[in-house]
Amino acid sequence: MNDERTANLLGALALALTDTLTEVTSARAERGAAAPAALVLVSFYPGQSIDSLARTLGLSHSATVRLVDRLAEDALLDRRDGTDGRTTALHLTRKGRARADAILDERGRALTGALGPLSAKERAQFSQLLEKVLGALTRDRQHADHICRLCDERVCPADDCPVECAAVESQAD
Amino acid sequence: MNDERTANLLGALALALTDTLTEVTSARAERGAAAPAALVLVSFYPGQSIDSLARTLGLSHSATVRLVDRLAEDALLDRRDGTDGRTTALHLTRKGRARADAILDERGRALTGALGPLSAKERAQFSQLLEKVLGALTRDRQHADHICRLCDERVCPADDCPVECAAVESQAD
DNA sequence: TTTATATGTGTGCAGCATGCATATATTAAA
DNA sequence: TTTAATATATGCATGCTGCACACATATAAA
Repeated sequence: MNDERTANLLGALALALTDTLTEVTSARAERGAAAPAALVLVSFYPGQSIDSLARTLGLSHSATVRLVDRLAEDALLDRRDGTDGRTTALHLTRKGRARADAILDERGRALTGALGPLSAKERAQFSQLLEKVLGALTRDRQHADHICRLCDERVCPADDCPVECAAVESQAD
Repeated sequence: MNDERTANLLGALALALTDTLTEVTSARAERGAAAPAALVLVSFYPGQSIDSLARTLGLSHSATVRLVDRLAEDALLDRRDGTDGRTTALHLTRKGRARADAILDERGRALTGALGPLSAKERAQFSQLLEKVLGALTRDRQHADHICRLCDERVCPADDCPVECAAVESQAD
């Protein structure tokens, strides 16, 4: 087989899907490219600090402060006092939670639709191949969090996530 | 099997790969997110107009004019007279061609690396699955061009590209 | 042929997200 | 107690984007 062609197809699919996902998720949080991921992350990990969020998003600290400003302005998110006097604890409002759920639903719908042409057997095959590729791609804990920044942990729990597993293994070093 | 989990894995992989690809390709043309695709497109389709490029990139006309300005400023690209008195024919300079090749090489390297953990048999399977999903995802001619905006047509010729085939079929309507 | 419409390119302008450098406050370490 | 590290916030400049508009050229209609 022609590996280079397979690689190219993979690149095209990644690009096409990311285009679609960016479109549907950004429509629910029109505050820049990172806004949807921010809502999803605070939804699954409430009480998180701005710094932690910045690292997971892969944004600078100041950019994340501004992003939080914008989301708070839209009443999607609250700044509360953290345990530490320096840190801020981020929490979604009711509206923010609804928005995060909508983002995950739209994303799930688009991705499930992409699997449409595959039979049940093919999906099972595809799943195994995706797991292998994803696991090998993961460099460390922070990279893992970044990769999974838009993941729906309701349907893909961390305990059998290939990215999470690879991150844990990398920490053994 | 759990389709929702498979869908989620697909989304994570798309995001992870696009992150990496954006990083490596943008490093070779630091003129915004669309710059690498612009170089690749003009490389494979020289003489193209700004308007045609804008549609394929999915940018507004004015944004594309500015992008061409920037690439021309870096001596990567030339504006020449088109057949039509209105149109501009875009051509890469020697430097621009080298840059486009480097972009494709880096992208290919990253993608081939991602296939690393798969056996020859698995890659063949993966390729077939990718083809099915990609084909079904393609809406029309313009969408096809957009999906393939970073594709390496040296290793993935249009005559057996699933995206291209889907586009041709869609035109029959 | 003249007029009206469509197409392609370029520019002024404002909006928005980003990073860097810096200021301030709080905690931890020497 | 002094010093260093951590967390947040802000001023500022930069860069990419789209909209509205102006202008030139080509095509169609009258």
